[in-house]
Amino acid sequence: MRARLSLPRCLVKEIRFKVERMATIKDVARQAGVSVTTVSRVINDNGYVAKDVHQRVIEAMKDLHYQPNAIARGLVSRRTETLGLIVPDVANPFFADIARGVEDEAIENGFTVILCNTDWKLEREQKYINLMRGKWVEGIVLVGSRGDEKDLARQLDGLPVVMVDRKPSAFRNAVWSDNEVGAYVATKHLVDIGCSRIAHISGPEDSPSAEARKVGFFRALEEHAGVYGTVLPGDFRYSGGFAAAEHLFSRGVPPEGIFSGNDMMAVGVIQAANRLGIRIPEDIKLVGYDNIAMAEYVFPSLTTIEQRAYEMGREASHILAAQLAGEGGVENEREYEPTIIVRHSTDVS
Amino acid sequence: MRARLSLPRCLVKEIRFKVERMATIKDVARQAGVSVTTVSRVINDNGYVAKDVHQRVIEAMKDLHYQPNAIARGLVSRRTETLGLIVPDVANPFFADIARGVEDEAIENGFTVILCNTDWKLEREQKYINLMRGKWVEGIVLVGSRGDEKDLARQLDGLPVVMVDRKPSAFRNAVWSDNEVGAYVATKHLVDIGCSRIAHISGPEDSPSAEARKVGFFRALEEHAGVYGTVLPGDFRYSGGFAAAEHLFSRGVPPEGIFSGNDMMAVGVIQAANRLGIRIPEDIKLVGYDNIAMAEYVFPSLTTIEQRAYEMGREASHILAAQLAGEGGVENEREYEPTIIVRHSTDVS
DNA sequence: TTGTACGCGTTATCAC
DNA sequence: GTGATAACGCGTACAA
Repeated sequence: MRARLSLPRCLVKEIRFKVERMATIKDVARQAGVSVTTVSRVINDNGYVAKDVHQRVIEAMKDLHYQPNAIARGLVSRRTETLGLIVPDVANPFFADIARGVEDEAIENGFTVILCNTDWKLEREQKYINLMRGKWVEGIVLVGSRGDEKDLARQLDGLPVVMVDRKPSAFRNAVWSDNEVGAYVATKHLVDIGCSRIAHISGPEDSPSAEARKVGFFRALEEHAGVYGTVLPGDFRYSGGFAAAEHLFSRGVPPEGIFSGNDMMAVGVIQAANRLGIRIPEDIKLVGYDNIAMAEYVFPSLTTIEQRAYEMGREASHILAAQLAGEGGVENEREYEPTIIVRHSTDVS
Repeated sequence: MRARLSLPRCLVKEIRFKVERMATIKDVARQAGVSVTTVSRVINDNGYVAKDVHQRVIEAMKDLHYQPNAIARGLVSRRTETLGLIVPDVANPFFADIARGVEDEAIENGFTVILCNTDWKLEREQKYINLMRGKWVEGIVLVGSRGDEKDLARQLDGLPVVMVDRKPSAFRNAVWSDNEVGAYVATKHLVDIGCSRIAHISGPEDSPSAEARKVGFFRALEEHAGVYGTVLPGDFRYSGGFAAAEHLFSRGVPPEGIFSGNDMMAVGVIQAANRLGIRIPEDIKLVGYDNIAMAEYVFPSLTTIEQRAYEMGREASHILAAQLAGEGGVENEREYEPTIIVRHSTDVS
């Protein structure tokens, strides 16, 4: 609940009045001794306005610290110059990088970005989409959504979206990398270096990318007779990786290799291994997913699958901006090839 | 330049018309056979509305997927329920944590957040403040600003702000930790474990927190005769730390200890040390600042100064929300005590 | 209990 | 060249 709602109405009003009113176009017009139309003309640089009048208006605007009201402007133009960005968790470096990419590109195209975190919760995703629709965002960059496509489409109701990190089908706009292929490559790498018992720590249930990675994991296993696999549930966070690893290390037969659903969990695995005196890569090999900046700096440095988060975010934002500008011939889909970065966590002794 | 501006006007219009018009309060009123006032009443749950009329309106709203237009609403209520968040770089974990905290608290208080990255550039900070003012954000959380306070105050012009990570003076709203004390503690720790030549890699010029850390560094040195210090310019990013360390290690007399202005640069130092075969902590001790999640997982794990980024963000957002709600007795300032977290990068052999 | 009419700040369409 | 004025979608006195 918003605290302010509980205040007596009269009080709210009083407070509101305390907020300094920003100068409006009317104030500028009065100050400059012209009509609002003329002011609007110099603001938007259209129509004819005499040199000296122009000058007077400019000065009035400066005097009053005038800033055009984007709200009122949006009301008439039906354009808010705002994009929505929905991510599972900005505190997660992978999504933070995407967010940064989205934002950079948005600003360059004259848009501003509203950010929301879902913690992978579908209900929050829906809530935020509605919130953003109400605020008339012109488009949404939706990252790592796990929602049903039909529900989503109905809810979006014509609002342009770019899906990030999810293989597109119903949606024409998408930026993604093939998580199944990435997972396959990761798992195959473990097989190739000699692991015959491999565990996979998966992402949150119903996350499409987590699901795809699981599928890729199994596909790699199926192609290699004599290699055994198992899956443990994770949550794409440190803690999940840590817990899964603890569970894994306390069982009878520990695996020879672990494919973690993402880098964050892999770092949790490393920590758990350290605590339990298990050496990586000597005792167990480890592969992550995402190639977050951290992957290079942990010990041992982490073999992982490159995702190019910043570029993906940037591209998503670009697609949206181009589409909103009505540019034809813009690629609406872009797939990024997942590539493996081999580091010390899979060194063969 | 926005691409869309270059399009012929007629075309823009045509495109705009393609966007599906959302149902308005009028549509709902017509559908339900009542006036807009009545609809407004059921939306905002005020005034008296007959039971059956209420029901009809509710159904009409559902039928039309009606979503109240926050833009129009904001125009009349003068409240946009939007907060601005300006950070140097969300891709930096420290700021990402702050951002997450700000966002969580904002949503809980009914606000939505607009995010902008400055890369520590003053001109961008100013640009974004204006942008946000134009969008009528109700308040701004300004993180790590380096701007002159008077300029800032003039630019803000009465718009509520909470400064984060900057010692307050002109601004009544602030959440910060004492960077000078933190730096002092960090440096003193290096002295205490026996370093007599200590280098400090500082943050970007004009960053108040970077400046304060430099001051704390020197204060610690002054208190200890026979301890020599030097300062190298950094930028609060990996690369800056890496470059500074390379320079440091190639000089005649390398330091015995390094106090890095933040953890990101410290990680860069570790990487540079690895490349050059210099061992931490055996050859050189290292202390960072921020205690980002990563600090625990790098090798060697990093001794650093705890900052509690998430809590600070959350608190900043809370102060803003409370102030906007007009609640009295709300603490407007909150200082967080910097504490040292000792890990392996300062192990004494 | 319900409806009419005005205003929020701006842009677009006419007149002058 | 310039100025009224009608929208945009909604909240809200005030009237009915």
